[in-house]
Amino acid sequence: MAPYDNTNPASIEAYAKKLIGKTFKQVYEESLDLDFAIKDSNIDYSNPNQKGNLGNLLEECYFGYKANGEQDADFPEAEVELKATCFDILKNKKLSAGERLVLTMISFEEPVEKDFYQSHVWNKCKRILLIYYHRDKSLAYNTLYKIHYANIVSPAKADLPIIINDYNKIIEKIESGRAHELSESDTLYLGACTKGSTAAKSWRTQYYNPEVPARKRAFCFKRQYMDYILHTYIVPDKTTYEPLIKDVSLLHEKSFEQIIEERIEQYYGKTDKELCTLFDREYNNNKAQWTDLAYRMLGIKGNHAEEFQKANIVVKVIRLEEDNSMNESISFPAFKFKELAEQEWEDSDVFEYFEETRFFYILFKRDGDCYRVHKCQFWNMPSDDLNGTVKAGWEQVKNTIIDGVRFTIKETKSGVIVKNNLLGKKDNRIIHIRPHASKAAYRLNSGFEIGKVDKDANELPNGEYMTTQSFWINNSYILEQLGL
DNA sequence: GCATGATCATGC
DNA sequence: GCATGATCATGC
Repeated sequence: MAPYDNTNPASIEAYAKKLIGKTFKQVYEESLDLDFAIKDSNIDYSNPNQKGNLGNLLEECYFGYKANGEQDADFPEAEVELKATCFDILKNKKLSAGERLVLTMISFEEPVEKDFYQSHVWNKCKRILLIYYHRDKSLAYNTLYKIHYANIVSPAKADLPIIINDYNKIIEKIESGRAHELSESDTLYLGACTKGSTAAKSWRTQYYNPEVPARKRAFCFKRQYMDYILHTYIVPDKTTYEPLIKDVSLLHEKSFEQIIEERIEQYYGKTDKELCTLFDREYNNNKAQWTDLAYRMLGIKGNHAEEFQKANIVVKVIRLEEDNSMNESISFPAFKFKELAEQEWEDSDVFEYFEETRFFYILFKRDGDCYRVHKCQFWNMPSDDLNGTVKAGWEQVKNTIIDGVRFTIKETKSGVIVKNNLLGKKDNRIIHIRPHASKAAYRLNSGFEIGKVDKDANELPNGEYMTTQSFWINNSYILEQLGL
């Protein structure tokens, strides 16, 4: 018998805490002398590069029960689920949750469970024994990762209405035969993440729509939600989270998104100058001003809205002209040519960004020399667009980079301009490529060189250097999506 | 007027 | 100093 009471959460947690300071390799080696450890496993725990098996290793070698894929909790009598998960240490020394927490597979092949509290998800998340290890990528083997924390956590009462709403949103999509259109960015804390490759074996038949297969997915807590758990319950620190909704009972009447949209609606028609007076803020043309006003309308002083951070919601402020046009497209983080050339669509930065990020657009519209609050909308990219048009554009960029970007150098009055054949705005309905650096910089095989290539450029597969670029969302697409 | 290349500004 | 968001400027 293992030395803990598997019917008692406190006993399980106390035993788990004895893992702190050990590496997975140590746990395995010590288990060789333990009579209760599982010896006849079909997994070889002596292999130093355990991929998804670090959790199984703890279950079998340390807790002494057979790892299984059942949708019941791991310690059914104590209603505790064991999850091994990782954190990274960022350059600024802060901890960061390494991955989303996968709770349980979503079954598309049978009727949905409508009551959250009767669902497998609730079984798997009501009491989670979180075993946090440091994913130190400088180590040669995964089994050398060290365990730092072991805590039982439950979703906070304040988070449950949002999690339940997320659950309902996901099962409603499945029930209406649209499981193939699910995206992790559809919801706030509880997500439907992809699971497995895009290969045929990772697709499932839909009970509610047998004609259209859907990619395998699992319920998960989003990475950003895990970040909140890490910084709040596991290693409390000074990370700032300002709640938007202080009175949780509001969430029993309306959804989070309704409440937030109504907050902005109160200000529709107000000018930026009026808002500055209202919020006692100096009016200037500082471009951060409108974003700042957006947060003030939402009721917080800084820009660390708790629910937005936990749900990975990005606030975007757009200023429209009087004819509802929008002068600029929106840029996204810069990328490295050689990295993109080696990625596949499913694990590309672009795919992950739009699959996981939800947006909250706040629109101001020009009226003479000021802007009035005009509209607001939550949005995430529809999966058809992401896996159709955006994927095609991304593939085109990848191919151009691999084939070799073609450059045309033009002398103009104001200096030299270097043109290229990467994806332009006319080439794709949704995205295009533009430079993203402080200065232009090139070093081409033709001998042409300009600017600081180590600072403002990065290398192409053929050894040439080109000004660092990023993806942009076409303004025309944004206007279309916002119904303007 | 728009598309595209170039650059600025700010916060950490 | 860099990452990121935002905007400028010119030629077609």
